[in-house]
Order: sequence, then C-alpha cells, then structure tokens
Amino acid sequence: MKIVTWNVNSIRAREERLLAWLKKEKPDVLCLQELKVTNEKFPYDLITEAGYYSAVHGQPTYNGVAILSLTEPEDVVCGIQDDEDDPQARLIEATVNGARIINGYFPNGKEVGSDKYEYKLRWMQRLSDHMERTTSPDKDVVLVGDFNVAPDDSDVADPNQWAGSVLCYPDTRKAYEKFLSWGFTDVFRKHNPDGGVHTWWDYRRLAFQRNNGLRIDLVLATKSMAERCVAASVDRDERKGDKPSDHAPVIVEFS
DNA sequence: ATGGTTGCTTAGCAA
Repeated sequence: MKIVTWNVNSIRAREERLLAWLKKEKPDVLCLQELKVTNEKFPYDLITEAGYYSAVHGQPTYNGVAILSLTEPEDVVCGIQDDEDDPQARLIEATVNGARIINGYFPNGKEVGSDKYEYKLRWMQRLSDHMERTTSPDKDVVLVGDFNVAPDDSDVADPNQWAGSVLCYPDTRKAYEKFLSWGFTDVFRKHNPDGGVHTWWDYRRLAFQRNNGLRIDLVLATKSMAERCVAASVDRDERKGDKPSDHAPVIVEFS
C-alpha cells in the first residue's frame, strides 16, 4: 500500500498537477493539506474521474485537508474530537484497507511567542490527547501531514538560519517528540537516516534553486505498520516547473 | 529588522 502526503497549497491552483501526478504515481492513499477550498467547491468530479474516493474537510480561504483513496474510506472523522471550538479545518482521518489514516495540517505558528505559536503548541497537545483517547499504539495507525516541524537539524539545509523559527524551536520539537514517545516511528527517517532530504522550500528568496529546504512533511507509523514499511522517498521533481506547490509529495510504501 | 513569492480575494492575511 502506497501512502502519500502532499501539501498542495490550494487544490484549485494545483488541479492539473494533482491529476497528472495521480495518474503517474497511482498511490493507494493521498493525504492533502492546504486545500484552501470549501467542501462545496471541492473538485469531487475530477477526483472521481481519476478513480479516487474523496473524504474532505474544507473551509474558505485557509487550511483544509482531504484523504483520497482507491478503496472507499471508512469511519471518516473531521477535526480533533474535544471541547475546544476550533473553526480551523486541520485534521481528517479515515480507515483505508484496515489502517487508520490520520492526516493533519499542523499550525505554522508564525513566530515564537505569538498567539499563533501558542495555538500551534496547544493544537499539537490536543492532537496528542486525541490519540490517547481514540486509538492505541498497538493498532495499525499512520499519522501523516504537514507537521510544520523539522524534527532535528539534519532535516534543515541551513540550521543556523532556521534556529529560532517556529519550525525548529525546542518547544516545537518537544511537542513533536510526544508523538514518538506515544508509539510512533518516523518511517521516512528509518529509510533515510542521514538526513539532508527536504520536503518544503519557501517560494521566497529562490529557496528551491538554492536548495534551502526543510523536511516538515512527515509520515509516522505505529510499530505494526513501521515493520511493514519497505520504502520512503520525496518526489522532488514535483517542486520544479510551472506553478508548483511549495511542498513536494512524500511517498511511503507498506508491504 | 526587513524582504522576498504565492494564493485567496480584491486589501490584507497567511505561509
């Protein structure tokens, strides 16, 4: 089973690329973030024509997540199931081929010390609590998405430049590591232990041309799934050419 | 400290 996570930065702006990529790669599951579209305006017909089901959690202008899959997604749940009244569409999960797929668009956090950063840390804690409540590490669970976290400096082309950023700050990494101690493995890391592979390059400052990237799009798996993980890669070519997303797809295969 | 670019929506926000 091939599972992919891809922050498309607006699904409507990326329609052509998305359909070409689906046709070429034929993933079993494609988790998308930053749809920037409402459920009403989601291009269901195009996805159906491409042979995929769509489970969608959208909102106007910002955020938005979806799970596309070749077989029908079951038990779809949108949003973190807790008491907080959160209008931001950042989480969707579904069971596909017996595995629980959890797809998150973690908050960026803007700047350390800002209200948005407080929200980022709170959202990550809420997701940790959600995992505790709704599933367990002895099940087949995969948590994927744009984490807006570079787990360590080997995931950052220029660690000095990014040291104080919300993607690398120690509190950010501490919040991320709670998912590992809960029972998740970073399966991309397992297959690329040396680091230096990136998934996001800022549109600004010619970051891609200068190879100034970070690995912030991640695939975490519970033990039973991690044991079946046979390959992991980044489709760096998808960041090239006309009108790319600023993120590249991360592809992980399970036997 | 600021700027650089992209997308949604059309002035300003978010990333």
